[in-house]
Amino acid sequence: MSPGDFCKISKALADPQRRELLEKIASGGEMSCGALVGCCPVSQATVSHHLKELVNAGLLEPRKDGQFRYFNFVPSRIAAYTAELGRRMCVPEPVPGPAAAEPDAS
Amino acid sequence: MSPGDFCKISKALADPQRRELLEKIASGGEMSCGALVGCCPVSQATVSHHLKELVNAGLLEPRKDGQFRYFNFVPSRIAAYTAELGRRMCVPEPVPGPAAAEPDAS
DNA sequence: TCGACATATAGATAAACATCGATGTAGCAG
DNA sequence: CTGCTACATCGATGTTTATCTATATGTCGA
Repeated sequence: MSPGDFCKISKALADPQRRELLEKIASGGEMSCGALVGCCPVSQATVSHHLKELVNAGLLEPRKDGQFRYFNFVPSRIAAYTAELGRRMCVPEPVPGPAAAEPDAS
Repeated sequence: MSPGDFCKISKALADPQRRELLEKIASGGEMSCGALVGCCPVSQATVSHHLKELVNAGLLEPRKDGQFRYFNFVPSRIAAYTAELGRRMCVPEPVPGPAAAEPDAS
């Protein structure tokens, strides 16, 4: 995972409103923009903006269906983030050899 | 972990310069402000500001020694953060790390 | 085609933030 | 006491960001 991606995800998680949107989708499954607007104290435009950021961070995946756009949570993205965090912060010397395994694409 | 703490940590990790400072201390062990200024492309005032934020997020602990102030990484704080992230996002965690499994009350 | 609905985008605004130079504060050495 | 070093704080500045209202785009039903 690139530093840019890591930064994007950290930023996406750093706003309380955006984090709550993500949590709602993570726990409630696929949701539309309108459904999220209905249970959040911010305007439709703001929800749309936050969803865009979450998609841009790779934490959500949009699915279009007629007039609606449904958003799905991407758990592997969170897993990759926490793994990268552990790699950056916990392991003092993770590179003993030339061909170390790097189990992620992105 | 309170939502406020979670937000503080996310924000602390979201700035690239601040994240690099944290990584340096995490991998290099206890470091002073001056040592960090010596290997970063920002001013002493900015480094001091970032260290304050990292301490405020609970990711660093300061130790005073004469004229110097040394900063120690707090791995359990990162562990608590990733645990909370998994809890909030309903993600099965890979494995509990070597530091702390469930430091619930922090 | 027309109108109603769902979502995205544009433009504006206020707040938060990263950064700097300058200065304040505290400890050490002479 | 005096000067030096290490660090924190102050005030300013440019940038990012969260939010809004208004409007545009796209889709469905009649």
